[in-house]
Amino acid sequence: MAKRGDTTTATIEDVAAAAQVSVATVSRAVRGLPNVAPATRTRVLQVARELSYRADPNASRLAKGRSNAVAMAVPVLSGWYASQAISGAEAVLRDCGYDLLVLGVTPDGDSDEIVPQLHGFEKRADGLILVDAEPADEEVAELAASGLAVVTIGHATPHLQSIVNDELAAAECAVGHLTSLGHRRIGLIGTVSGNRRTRDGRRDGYRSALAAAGIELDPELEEVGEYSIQGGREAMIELLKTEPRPTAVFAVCDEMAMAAIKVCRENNLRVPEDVSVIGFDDHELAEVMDLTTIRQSVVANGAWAARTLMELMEEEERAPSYEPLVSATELVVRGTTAPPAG
Amino acid sequence: MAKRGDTTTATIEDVAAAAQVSVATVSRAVRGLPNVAPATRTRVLQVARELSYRADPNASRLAKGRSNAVAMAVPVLSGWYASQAISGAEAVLRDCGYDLLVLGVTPDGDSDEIVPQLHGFEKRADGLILVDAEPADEEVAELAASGLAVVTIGHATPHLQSIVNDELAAAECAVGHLTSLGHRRIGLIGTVSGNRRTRDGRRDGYRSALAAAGIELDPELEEVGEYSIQGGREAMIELLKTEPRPTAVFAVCDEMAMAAIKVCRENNLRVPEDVSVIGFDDHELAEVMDLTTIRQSVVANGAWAARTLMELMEEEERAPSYEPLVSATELVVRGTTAPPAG
DNA sequence: TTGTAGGCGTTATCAA
DNA sequence: TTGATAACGCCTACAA
Repeated sequence: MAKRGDTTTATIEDVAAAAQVSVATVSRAVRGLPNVAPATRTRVLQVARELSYRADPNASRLAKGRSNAVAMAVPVLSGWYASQAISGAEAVLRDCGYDLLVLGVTPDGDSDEIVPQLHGFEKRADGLILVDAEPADEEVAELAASGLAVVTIGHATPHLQSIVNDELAAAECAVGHLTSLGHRRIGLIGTVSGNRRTRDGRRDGYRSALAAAGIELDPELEEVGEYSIQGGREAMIELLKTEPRPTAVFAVCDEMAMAAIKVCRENNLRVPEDVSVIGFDDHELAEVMDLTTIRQSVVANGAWAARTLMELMEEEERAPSYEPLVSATELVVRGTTAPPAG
Repeated sequence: MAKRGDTTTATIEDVAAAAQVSVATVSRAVRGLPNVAPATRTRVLQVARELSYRADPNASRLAKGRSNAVAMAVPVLSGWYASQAISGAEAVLRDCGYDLLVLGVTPDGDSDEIVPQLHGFEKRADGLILVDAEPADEEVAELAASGLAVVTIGHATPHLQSIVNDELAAAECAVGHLTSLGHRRIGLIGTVSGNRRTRDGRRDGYRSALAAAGIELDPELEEVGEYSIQGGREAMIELLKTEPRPTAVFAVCDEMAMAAIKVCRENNLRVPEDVSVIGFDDHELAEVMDLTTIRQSVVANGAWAARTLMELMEEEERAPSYEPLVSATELVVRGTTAPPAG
């Protein structure tokens, strides 16, 4: 029968009493602030260790008005993207003594407003990492007014510091790879439907790469689909109904690409002999499936977001607007792309 | 030039003043406590809404000594397992108004002690979810003494409430599937090396399934390997060196299984004609790769962990020890297993 | 039903 | 270099 709170943890007063100094001195000593005599400091530190004293974070937060925590708002927590971003951010935050709060946000319906779900977070965290969110201007303003430092990853957001890919160039690179192999009939898997606020860089890149190769756009070859395996599967099934069927497809994420490959095989189409497939992400299983893809390092981006956020939180003032940082992407050619047959 | 903290958020006193009641009444009203006149309550709530008042969580935590947050300690944040567990737990915690703190813990070296890295967390969270950790008895005691409610997922831990698979039965099922297909030479990918504290249920199940089929154990067929794609790759390469090579392999996680399939193909071995492969997890890409596997729902387990933890946090006393909860696993037969050739 | 006031553990401002 | 002491914002006996 173990009661709760068996152990009473030492408070700053206990330490002060034991070290025969005032609480103010203890506070200064343990936090490494200046203006405390070396002898005093060692004594206090010694006592603090003996009592295994640690400042109560809540009291501390209340007193200084900062929480030393950052929140990360993610639309889909169970996916690859989220796990990479979290992993990258967590490592640097932990290193710097910040707590990481993870929060699933569900863009509800068309409005996909996420900020309302963030209410009250300006007290729980000093900073916020928005993953793959597209807040409207009013939402950004609200966020800024809340005093939270905000960084976005995955989508450039005006007035917010962001890290993004050059989606356009990356997609051009992917589709350019296909056209340079000689493909002329190329499907796109995963373009987003109309009601999003931001541009769809990957689709734009797809289009411009086709244009650059002198290929006319066929709207039938652009399949909407959510970023998931199921989404990829459905999109590919639709694509195979077109006449003539595409000899290559560009999927906007690796999961979708893998699903597309599966659909091809189910239809007795060989990859890459009958259909070339290129993805986007460089998911660790892409190598296993020998999938040609565009590599992006979401872990690195998550880490960058955390670092940038911390800088932002240090600053007293904020610049009104920022240019998004563009992270590198890279074409990784593997076995799922080849020249078209015949 | 936007200054920090442009907006001063309303405090309980502001609400009290505006509603012409005392702070105590406001506190009761907004928290839905009894003993407040209906009229008063509506008025207070009204004012609170107008001022968009939210109790400062830090002040609140300090005052009542609870943080309404739970921490989740995870060894590898970037992996599939972590993302599933986080996703499951987060949803129920958010639903109940708890914050989720995510913490990467690195079992350092042989000792793999994680508790030291948890110091100070009894102040930040009321509860802790330990993912795939095997704390020593002293660590468990320390944890209990800290007053934290603790739940483990993935490994049964004495004195702690845990949710686990019946690893033995699940592995027996997997390997039994192979033996019933007629395989006699079956490799194991991913057994753990000797210095772990707990038993290796999947290896034990492998062995007992072999015994049940009257197959003698060949130590060469048990390949140590870390739970990763690279680990699976290396293990499979070793396995293919044995004479005669196995006609089937059981990989302890899907990523390893997928890597194994890749290695087979690189060696011109067909799956399942030449080598059958069965995994463990039912990763969403398992279906895409048509991988036979043992399904477990880590999302569900994460959710269970969160719910159980909350119950534990409500209780005033704790029972001294618990039986682990066994979650269901299920054989999912797909295309990577078949009777041996010849 | 409502209000008063002390306490939660730190931090920060002034004096000393 | 140190030490009182007032915030910080909320909760909760206890009183009214």
